[in-house]
Amino acid sequence: MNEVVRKINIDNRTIRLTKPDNYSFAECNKFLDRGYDDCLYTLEENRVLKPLKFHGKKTLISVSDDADNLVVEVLLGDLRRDELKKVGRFVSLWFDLERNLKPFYQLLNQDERLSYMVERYHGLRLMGIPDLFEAMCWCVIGQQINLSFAHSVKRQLVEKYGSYLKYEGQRHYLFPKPEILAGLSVEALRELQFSRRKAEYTIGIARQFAEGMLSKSALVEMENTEQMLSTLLDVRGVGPWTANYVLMKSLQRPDCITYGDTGLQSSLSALLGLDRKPTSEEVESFFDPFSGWESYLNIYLWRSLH
DNA sequence: CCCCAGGGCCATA
DNA sequence: TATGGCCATGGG
Repeated sequence: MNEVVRKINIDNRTIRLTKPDNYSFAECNKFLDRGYDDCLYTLEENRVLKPLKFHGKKTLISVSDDADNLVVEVLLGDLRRDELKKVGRFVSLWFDLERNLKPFYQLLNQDERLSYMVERYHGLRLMGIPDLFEAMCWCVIGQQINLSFAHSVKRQLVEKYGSYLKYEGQRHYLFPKPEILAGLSVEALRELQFSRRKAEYTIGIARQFAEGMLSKSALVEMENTEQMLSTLLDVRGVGPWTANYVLMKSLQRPDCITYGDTGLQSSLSALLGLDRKPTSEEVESFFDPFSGWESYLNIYLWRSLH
């Protein structure tokens, strides 16, 4: 699926990615603009700014759209043509442009409890976190705490240990490198309101990345989601929720369910008319008709919460 | 002051 | 194998 790179049109510092069918820039941006203080991108009127790094070279991009394209502009950094292609590839992953949603919408239409989603959330895609290390740290931070506090902890971490680019007087932060976090003490992270456990998990994960024990490229090589899950579950601090979340958001795996997720559970309780959390069997059977589209059902159920 | 947030580890039986 | 306590803190 991700082998195919979208048709892109590179013109100096501008990259145009043709919009796929069933795509809505506004719906995707609504996800980015849920009212949380995210430090890794900046929303403006009609565009999103994000800093990126490609083997040591930093750049700042803006993403907006016109009638037919996502329009990516390079605001900072001199990039060669092949590097511009990588920028296009990043945005394509970030907005999940390569996926054909038609089969998913056909499945939604077959369930009268869900068919309303096809129109109401039309064109919403799985907004990714392409950096696996960042995705895993974000999961650890977010475990069992409310999202606004999680964002506050992430910001403290990023502002203290990340790097940044300056553009029009504003700082645009990049997530800290594994090598930096790998060398920290538990106490250093506790100062940033990490719990002791989460500090240990984060440092442990950073060490595995720094030493090459864990990498996105190694996971991508694997045959199926099952193998990737079992690799991730061996990491301390990674349980079923984190492993599935990461595979969905960072590797674009289509068949993941964030078991244990409170948002997922409450949306299913409402749909099934329960006054309690659904059991894991009830979750399984609900997802059963959506084989190969579990990740998308998962994010559309999240979307239905607000 | 209570409960619970986009969980997971660890001690106990 | 299963169950319950614990963690950090802010918001409802």
